[in-house]
Amino acid sequence: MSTFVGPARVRYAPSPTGEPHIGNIRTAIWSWLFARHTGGQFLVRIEDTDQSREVEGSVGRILESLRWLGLTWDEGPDIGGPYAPYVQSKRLDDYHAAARRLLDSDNAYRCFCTPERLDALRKEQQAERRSPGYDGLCRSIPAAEATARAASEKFVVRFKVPHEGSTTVEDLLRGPITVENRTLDDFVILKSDGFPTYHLAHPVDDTAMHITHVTRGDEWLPSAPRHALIFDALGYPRPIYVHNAIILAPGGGKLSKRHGAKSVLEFADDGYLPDAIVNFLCITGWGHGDDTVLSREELINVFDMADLSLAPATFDIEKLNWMNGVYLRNMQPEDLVEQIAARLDRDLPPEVPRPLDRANLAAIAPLIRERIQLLSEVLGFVDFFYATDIPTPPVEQFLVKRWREKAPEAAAALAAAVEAIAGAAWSANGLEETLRAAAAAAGVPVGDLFSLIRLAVTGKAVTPPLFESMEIVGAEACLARLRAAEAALRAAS
RNA sequence: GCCCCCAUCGUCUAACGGCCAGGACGGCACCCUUUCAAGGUACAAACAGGGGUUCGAUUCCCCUUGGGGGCACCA
Repeated sequence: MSTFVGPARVRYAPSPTGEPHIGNIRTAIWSWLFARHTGGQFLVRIEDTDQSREVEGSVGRILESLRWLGLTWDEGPDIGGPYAPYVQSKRLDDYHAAARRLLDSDNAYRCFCTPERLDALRKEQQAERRSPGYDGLCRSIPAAEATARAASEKFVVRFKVPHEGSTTVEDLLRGPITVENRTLDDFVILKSDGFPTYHLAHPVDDTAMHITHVTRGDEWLPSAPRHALIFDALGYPRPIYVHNAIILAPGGGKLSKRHGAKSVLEFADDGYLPDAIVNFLCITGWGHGDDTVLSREELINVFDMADLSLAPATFDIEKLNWMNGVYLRNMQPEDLVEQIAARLDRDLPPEVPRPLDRANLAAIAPLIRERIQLLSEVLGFVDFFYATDIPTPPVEQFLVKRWREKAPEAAAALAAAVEAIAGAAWSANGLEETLRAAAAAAGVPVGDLFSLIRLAVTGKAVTPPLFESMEIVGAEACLARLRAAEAALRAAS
């Protein structure tokens, strides 16, 4: 439904203050899809104009997150591009030049107010229940005097917001947003340390990099008019703004660590698939008819920035989990084996010899693929395949339902099972056939017999299909475990 | 306090004035079944409230309520 037809240039511009979290990265996903949809470019730019907040290693983690998700970028801090550098701390000259122009055109002025004064001012305003904001004290300092003082005093540069009139910003999703200029104060554009604030860096860089669509969280909406004012004062054409709603925590309120505001890389650790994350995040806050499961290619085809939802969406972890399961089930068998292998390689205890046997995993994978939603659940389903010794579970675990208080009968049932399968051909089909017959002969419902066997062989009540599992475990181990269980039950009689 | 944004099932959404408001997750019931899943079928579940505009409003406008966000030498 978009009217935009040309190639879009969009950017993901994170601050290196940590790892991208799930809400933040959704904007990147949408931007990336939009770039690919329009045949344009997706770039990464690091916004490190606040040295004090910088976190060591963030840039690496940010790029790693994008890489893991498969969000390829065409220009960025690591690969450069026609408008390099893509790191704001390396573009200070550009910001200074812009500030200079704004100063010269009387759209900005130097402010010598100390942090102490600003602090006191704010407290006073709050006490009097007035809107906080700079009072414009330095606005009236004559230019010549300001220039002179600048040689020896610390100062910031503030934008001179017109006292009259209003400013209207066009948002792709909501149309015109108008704000009265008197509600805006003279905001800082250049800090005393010589670094720009976001308000200046954004117009300068997005213009220099020819960004067509500025995508960002809607917490920026209230300050969008400030940016428009700067674009205009600098004579820059304004970009198309796309302010998107944020993701909420399940109970409402901001998404926090408690509710899954985990970093992208943590989701990777938890066993989520990049495709599932991309698909899920894309459809939270956006929808496409009756479809929910959409491949990357389909998303690129049908995604349009103009269709984003305006209302904040709640993070639905249940749906994400379900979707991850869908992707696991739809995966090519050999790919699934590799995923499982990689997972077990790190989750299985060190005693298990590496590399893991791929043929063995190829037999196991189909048994668990319908049973897992997350790769992290794999271990719990397959660990018994790798254990050399499975201790017999406590007899109480056997003596449930039909077998409650019936240890001798349970022991007898196991004995009959052992007798039936010992020495027989060891295949899943053969085992099933034989054991069904054994259950019938003993007058025991198959389910009741099978659960005894399951517990004895795997040590668990919930497992992959029993006979296939027994085939993989092997005759020797199975028979030994069955006999051990039988003995334990007899001892308990 | 001032300013901005938003509002369809519990959750994510479809609908772009006009069929019984559709789909997905989750829920419930049944089927399948050696456990657990997966799969199949059925059911319950929403237009926040009040005014307008219109032949007709979920859809357009206003108000109320509710939710979110902003008002730094942070982004």
